[in-house]
Amino acid sequence: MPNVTTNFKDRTIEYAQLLEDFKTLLKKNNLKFTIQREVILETLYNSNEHLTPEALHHLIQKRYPELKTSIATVYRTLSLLEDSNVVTSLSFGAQGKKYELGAKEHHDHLICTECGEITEFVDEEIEKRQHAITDELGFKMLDHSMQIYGICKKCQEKNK
Amino acid sequence: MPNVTTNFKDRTIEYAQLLEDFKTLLKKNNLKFTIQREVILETLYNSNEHLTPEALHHLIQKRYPELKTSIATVYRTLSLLEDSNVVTSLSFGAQGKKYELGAKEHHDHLICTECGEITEFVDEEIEKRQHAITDELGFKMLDHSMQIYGICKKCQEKNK
DNA sequence: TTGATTGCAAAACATTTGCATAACA
DNA sequence: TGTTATGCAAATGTTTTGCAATCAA
Repeated sequence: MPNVTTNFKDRTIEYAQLLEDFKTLLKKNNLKFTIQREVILETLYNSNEHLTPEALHHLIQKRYPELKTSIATVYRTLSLLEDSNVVTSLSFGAQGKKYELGAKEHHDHLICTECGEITEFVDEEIEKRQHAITDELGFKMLDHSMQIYGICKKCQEKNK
Repeated sequence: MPNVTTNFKDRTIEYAQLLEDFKTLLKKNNLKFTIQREVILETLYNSNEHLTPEALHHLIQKRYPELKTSIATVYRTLSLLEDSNVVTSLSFGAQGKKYELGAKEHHDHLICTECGEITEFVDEEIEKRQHAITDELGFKMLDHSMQIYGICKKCQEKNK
């Protein structure tokens, strides 16, 4: 089977654009543009990772020690961003959620259970099958997520 | 595209067999067979649903009012069963996990965000693609899960 | 009898919320 | 100036843990 449809993705959107969109979004909803909100968006953008609210909060405290940003504000802003589809979250059971910028195209996740690294990919064939399945059942698909768990190449080599 | 590979699954394993396996498992690990552990396994088996620990606890209290089973024991037993691959869990973010018997064959999930109903399915084409993707990356797949979120047929009709 | 298991209550986390103060528009 | 947002601390909800009592082997 030739691999013609699987892509391992890179981010493409620029920060200036993202910030612009965010400001527009806030204005449209009569919300205010605050330094905390900007810092949260910016930190999320510059960390190419999936972050827990707590990890994000720590990062912000390290990067902007003079700014007192509370964990409550991080949670509130993440909810706001998620409701607006600016970020999406991945669930990991009782250990909570991890957030990532959702401005990228839709993608699924490969998760290494050893080092925690997350690789993103999109496979068109899988996307097509998902639509076929929901169509058949009369199910109105709103979203979907797929995770593949295992050991990444690096960790396999480390273990030898 | 003809649908030749998608199956909506039913359970096939028998309880007697499951119980037998569970007892063997306990013995092998020097663990004891208790009435609480049996009741948890049995309730999980007889409820064809994905249950939260709390829901499972409630069900048990209703079905066995004379037996005092604590929520702590439910959590402890679910961990034990999950570690032993007797049950698997589905994560729903901060709302915690739902557990189901994992003795059934592997399957994915269709989740209605309106009524919470979960439908299981397996699609061979998707399974094949998953293997193709991990093979290409040298990633050793241990497990995978896929969830499709949306509105089920019933809820769509209810909303009209 | 001995060691594992249980129930209970307290502890540990993650997340949310009320409220007075501070900051945007 | 008038809201909205923030930080703080308290509240909530879920899961885990310590410990004395109980139970299985």
